[in-house]
Amino acid sequence: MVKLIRKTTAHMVADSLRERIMSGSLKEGEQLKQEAIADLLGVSRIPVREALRQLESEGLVTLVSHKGAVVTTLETSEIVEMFDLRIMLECFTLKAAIPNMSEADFASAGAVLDGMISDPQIEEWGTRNWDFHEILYKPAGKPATLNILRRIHANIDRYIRIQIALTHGEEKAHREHQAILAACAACDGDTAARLLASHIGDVRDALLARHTAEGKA
Amino acid sequence: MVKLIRKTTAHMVADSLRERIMSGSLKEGEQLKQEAIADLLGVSRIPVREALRQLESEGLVTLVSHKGAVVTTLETSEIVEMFDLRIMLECFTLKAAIPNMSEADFASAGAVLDGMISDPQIEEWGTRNWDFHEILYKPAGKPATLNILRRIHANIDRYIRIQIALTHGEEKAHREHQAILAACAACDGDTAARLLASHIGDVRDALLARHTAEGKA
DNA sequence: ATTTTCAAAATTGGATACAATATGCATTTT
DNA sequence: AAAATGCATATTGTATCCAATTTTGAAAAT
Repeated sequence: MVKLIRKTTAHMVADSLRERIMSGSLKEGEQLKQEAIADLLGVSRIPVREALRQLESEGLVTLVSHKGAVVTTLETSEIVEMFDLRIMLECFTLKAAIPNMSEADFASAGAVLDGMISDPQIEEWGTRNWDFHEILYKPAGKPATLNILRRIHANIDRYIRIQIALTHGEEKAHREHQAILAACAACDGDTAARLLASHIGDVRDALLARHTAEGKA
Repeated sequence: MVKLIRKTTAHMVADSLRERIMSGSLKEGEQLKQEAIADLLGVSRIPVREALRQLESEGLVTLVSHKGAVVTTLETSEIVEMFDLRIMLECFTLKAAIPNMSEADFASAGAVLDGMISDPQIEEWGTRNWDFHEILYKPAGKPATLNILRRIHANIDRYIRIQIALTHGEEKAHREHQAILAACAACDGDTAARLLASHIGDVRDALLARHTAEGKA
């Protein structure tokens, strides 16, 4: 028997908005009017409001009573902070995962990498990038940590995409992904963690340099 | 002019439910019926639903479509995982905070400790315990990290309270708090972090031992 | 020209009403 | 008796309606 998951309208609205915020289709600071969203998706405002509240908890939108919702704007320092959290948590999680990795994990991670290089769409790139990372962390058996990482990623993915797109960083990222995967396959946790740290840290540094040059907060 | 914050009903409902979940007044696995909550608080179901969605994002309740909400039950392994996350993140944050601490921080941290010992109510103890910790982390200037820590704490606070109550751990915790504060005042980050790690780790170990003895998952 | 005032419009917040789904129990069927 | 069916009830999900608040813009005052 197939257990079919009955998605609620509020869920679909949340997914739709989240996808558009993470992809950058909805830009930071942009106002989210309940009725406009409701009309656009053909639903009433009730599920929209529930979705907005959920997205607020996820950090993607900022709600102010009686004023409305806007796409959250992160300061550069907060983005950097989240990159640093990623380095700490993902290196730790990766090390814990490596001893539990199976051939199936290597295979699916490799398949995601192949898909990223063969189908170079920047919209897909963001989600696939995270898919790759998550495949490597799942064997650690740390669901709470993975939840936190997902949330962090949801908040900074749009900034990563911009950075990768501006610097054409796909090739560099791809080489680093392959190196990380190779180290995992070789059961070399220290190397994998070191590579991962610079993989994340390099994007952070480039983004920080650009924001500083642009005079952002 | 005082900028008075207009709290929305949904906010109040969320605060009320969160407080009752964290304090243990609502126990894990307990069903949360929208109408019952709405009647109890004298509001309609709409703000209750929004509050439940927010609490779901915070991890405190679990929603299933068309079935309803229950207070989230954490497995022991997840609780342990969150304690380990706390050790990693709080030690890191404390070290970053110590160079920025002021006399005012030491004073308010000390005041919270005094309050905890002079007014030994276990309900108050939980929130004050976290107040103390948060005062020490705030000077680090890491709001995203602090948000994550708040969320983790919201999830495991009820288990900490039970553990402290069962083992009469208030005195031990108090001594450890004082030692941590002293190390902070001495600008000794390594010692402070070491003390903090065992302060958190000891509760984790005791809780794990008890759960293992009780045959919990 | 600039600022202030104030009323109309737009928007959000909340309550009621209705629809969809799940649950429990009695009845039927084998 | 056990399982299956179907109806009644309870509960959740969504839409519509009304109230409260904010925003806007035009008129008035300085």
